[in-house]
Amino acid sequence: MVTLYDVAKSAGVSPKTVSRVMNGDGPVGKATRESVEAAMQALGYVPSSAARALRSAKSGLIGVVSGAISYTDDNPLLAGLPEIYILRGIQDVLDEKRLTVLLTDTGGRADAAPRLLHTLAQHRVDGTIYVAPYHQQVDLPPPTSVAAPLVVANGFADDATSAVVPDDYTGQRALVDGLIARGHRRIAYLQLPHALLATQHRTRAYQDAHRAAGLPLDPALVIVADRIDGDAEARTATLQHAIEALLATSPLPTAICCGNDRMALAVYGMLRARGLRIPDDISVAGYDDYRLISETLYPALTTVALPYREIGRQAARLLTEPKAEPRRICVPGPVHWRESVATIA
Amino acid sequence: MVTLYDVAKSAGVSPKTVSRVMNGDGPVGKATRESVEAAMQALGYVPSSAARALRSAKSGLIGVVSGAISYTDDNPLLAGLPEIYILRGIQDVLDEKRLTVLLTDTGGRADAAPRLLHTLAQHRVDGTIYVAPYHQQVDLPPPTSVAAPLVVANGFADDATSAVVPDDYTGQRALVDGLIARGHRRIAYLQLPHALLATQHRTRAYQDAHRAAGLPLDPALVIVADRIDGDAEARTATLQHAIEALLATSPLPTAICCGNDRMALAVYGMLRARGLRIPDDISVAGYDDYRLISETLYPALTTVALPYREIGRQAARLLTEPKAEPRRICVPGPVHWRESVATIA
DNA sequence: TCGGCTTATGACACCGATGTCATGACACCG
DNA sequence: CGGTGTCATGACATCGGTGTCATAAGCCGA
Repeated sequence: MVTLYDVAKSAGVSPKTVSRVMNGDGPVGKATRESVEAAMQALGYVPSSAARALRSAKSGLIGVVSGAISYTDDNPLLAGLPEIYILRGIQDVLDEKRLTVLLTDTGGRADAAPRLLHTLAQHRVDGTIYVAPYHQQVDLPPPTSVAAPLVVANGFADDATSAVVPDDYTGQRALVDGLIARGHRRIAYLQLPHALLATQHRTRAYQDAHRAAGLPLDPALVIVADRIDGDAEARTATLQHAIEALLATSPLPTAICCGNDRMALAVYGMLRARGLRIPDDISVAGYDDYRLISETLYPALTTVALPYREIGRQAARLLTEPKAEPRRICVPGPVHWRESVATIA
Repeated sequence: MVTLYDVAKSAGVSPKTVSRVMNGDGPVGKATRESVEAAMQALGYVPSSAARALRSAKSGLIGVVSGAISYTDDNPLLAGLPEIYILRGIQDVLDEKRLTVLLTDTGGRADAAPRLLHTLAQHRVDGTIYVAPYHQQVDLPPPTSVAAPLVVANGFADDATSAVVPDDYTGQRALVDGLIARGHRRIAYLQLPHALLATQHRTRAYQDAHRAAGLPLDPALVIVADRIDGDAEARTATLQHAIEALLATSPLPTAICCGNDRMALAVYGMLRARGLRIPDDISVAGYDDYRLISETLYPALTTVALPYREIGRQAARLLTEPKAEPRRICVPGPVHWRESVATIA
């Protein structure tokens, strides 16, 4: 490997001068600079960040702990994509700051985190972003000797740890407000399991929207329609029952809010199997703006975007532009109104 | 930061002995080992991989160059998930070998690759995996001074570079063979754009399957039904035309193979809008086994799995268990037969 | 009993950068 | 003309580990 010493020798200067050329600290004569740059070019010199990190205690690495990649396989409730977008957002910011992502994966087991943080510590990351698979409170291992700052994305830990989470309340509220504004009065809500924080926030938003509009809340219209455990078949059955219960109410709801786009996709099929047209007979909305589904479905699906990329960006900024005190940021996502929702005259 | 010297002092031994305890080279007395381990524990010592890398020229890092994360947004033809699964496969193997992924992203622009490889070189990665967004030939920058071995996953470069690609031919062939075995005689094929290598391989497989069964090839049944450029609307229109053309043939096809699951999803909607039942009136198959779609669709979609995770594994193995000569590995994926395909009596 | 071998350990240089301090050459100012 | 900055550059120590070699103790067989 070509080292800085080789460059120095080739350019006929001292190693320190080469260092100055690279880092721009200290003054360097024009002629010297040019000969050094020529030598670097000619030799194909690539500086060693290991050596640099050793001396300067800055690795230029940001550790990311994620379960995304694993969850895609194992936990069908989670699409896996969220963390991908979050990762993209992180990279957006880190690219500008010339930092590189050191990626570690929990393999779906949260108890792998201590090991991963230890690995990151070995590499002396300048900071760590812990990406939660979905909006939740996460248990972090005690901040042992790992002094590097830590931010949680898509979840939160404790008051001492900065975090960035999606604003589930605002998203669902905007959706239901919009449905009401479009003339809907009986709006069903097929919830994800209550265990999810997102469900709690969104349910509150659903209720508040009704109250704000002076509409009654019919408990028959709010049904849990998915489950965390169980295979695809069991989950389909759960949804099936929910739809049947819904279609047994009277008068029928004019709109159905689904816990996510995946559920909306299944709902399309089930409603059609019963001869209902979307949106003529009944409107359908999702959540996530999982574009692969929302844009491809016919008619295209109205849904609330989850601002994952922005969550990643915010998390990276929080980490690299350290403020005095820990912060918690709530990022709202817009509603994408598409053809699956009709306006009632 | 606690260093190895602190541990040595605390345990009353020389630094080298601490090193030996950690790495297991050279003999260490039982009592000595225990006191060193106790000291490491007590002080919360975390070795510096920078220092280690500097001395031993092994960083314990594997660089990954990917466009996945970006493509998810920009190129709607690609789901973005492929690289996620590939990444997961890579991690499967690297975890065992105690290697860590240094992740860099092209941001969707292939010309970013040289810069990324330079970054990886700075970190002295022990090897690099270049993940192509879809099965294609990629242009790699000249292997300058970056001597670390390189493997391409989900694509290939030149004969001097090891690569792992999906076996598109075998997958499509198994699907069409299976359809024929189930009594289908008029099988339509809605292709992805011809520019994709996958399309070329799969088309050949479609044709070979017909020839092998002694079935005629009707050109009216093979239609390009997607496009690389254009927005969601334009792509829907392209598909719409293809479906119309298909339904104008006589006799009607009894099965439709779609270029991917996303297309199949749209096809479901279009066929139903025309009053056709799946699979009673017509069978539908996809490609990718994008489970979010294939398992959620009603009826569940028959599709060919793309073995992304295995591709990642193979690539990582190729990289970390270096063979003498470069290799190209072709990984087949199984057909998942689900309810969207009927057997014709 | 002594040479030779193994085991356990330490001294020291070195990997490739950068921080600190020193030095020589000018330019400027009074 | 001497004092004092600024500019350009180099010498040298240092970051935290590991490779090499030396050394001392213990054990064995001849």
